[in-house]
Amino acid sequence: MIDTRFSVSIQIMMTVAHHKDELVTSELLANALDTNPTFVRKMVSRLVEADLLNSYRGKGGGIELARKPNQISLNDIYIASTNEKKLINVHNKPIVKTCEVSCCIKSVLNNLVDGIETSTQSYLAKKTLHDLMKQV
Amino acid sequence: MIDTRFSVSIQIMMTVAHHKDELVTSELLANALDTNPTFVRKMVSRLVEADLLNSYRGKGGGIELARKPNQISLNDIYIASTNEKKLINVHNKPIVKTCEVSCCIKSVLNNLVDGIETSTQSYLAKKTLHDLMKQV
DNA sequence: ATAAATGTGTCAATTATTGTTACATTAAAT
DNA sequence: ATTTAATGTAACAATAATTGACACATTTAT
Repeated sequence: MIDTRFSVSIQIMMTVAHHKDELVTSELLANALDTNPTFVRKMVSRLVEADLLNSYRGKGGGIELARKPNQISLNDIYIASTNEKKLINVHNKPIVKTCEVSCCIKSVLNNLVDGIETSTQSYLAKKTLHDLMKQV
Repeated sequence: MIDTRFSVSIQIMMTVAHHKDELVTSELLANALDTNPTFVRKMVSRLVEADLLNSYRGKGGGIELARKPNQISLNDIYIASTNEKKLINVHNKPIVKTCEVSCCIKSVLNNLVDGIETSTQSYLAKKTLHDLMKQV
């Protein structure tokens, strides 16, 4: 099953941003995303923890942006939503000691994965939620 | 289940490169990768189709590089191994017509995904199999 | 108290990847 | 020609990560 958490998080952030100056509920977000409130809240709780959203419990509660859209980079959202998961996965096969390539493959792949992450994150860091909202 | 095809393809290419001037069998590769020959052959057949490997059937057959290591970029391997799959997946939720964000989210996400792909591919295009072999 | 919201744990459902088996095809060697 | 040893591939099973669903605790305004 493919991972769409970054996409879902982007849409959550954009929808909250679109409802400027009001609190939105996880039920509203779940309707807009054709999913269920529990899943939304799990995503939202990561974004809250990353200080991108504020959430308020109890009657009249809901969710709002924690910062202005131009102060929220897409890399902030990426980091919060994927939680350590990398774009490219290094396999976890055991090392075959008789194979010189197998013996060094982990470090080769880890270097490569780190490079891709750094490259992508610097790309995402240049774009903000505000940039995306201009497309609405 | 996580996708490790790019990592596996890198290791296949490196292992074939390491056995310079000889043909390697899918069984040898399967041992080095702690997997089975059929899975290896599925990966190899994509790399053959992309003109990165040559394969020879029949007794005495096997696999060799189709080009010199410095003529094979990591982007070539990436393109061949992932086959249209993107680093970031756009979700496939239905559009909710009453939500302005939902109505434009697909184009916003597709733009973003394209940007990430382009950025990453240009990063990978600068590195070659030869660069990786220096780390063995 | 009640109502309405988030927070979270658990388990089921879905689905993409990986593994397995079987067999067709090919080509060298005897 | 037959045998042997290799790739190619189709079909199906097993595994595991993501998503969905449900229950219930917690919080807060009315």
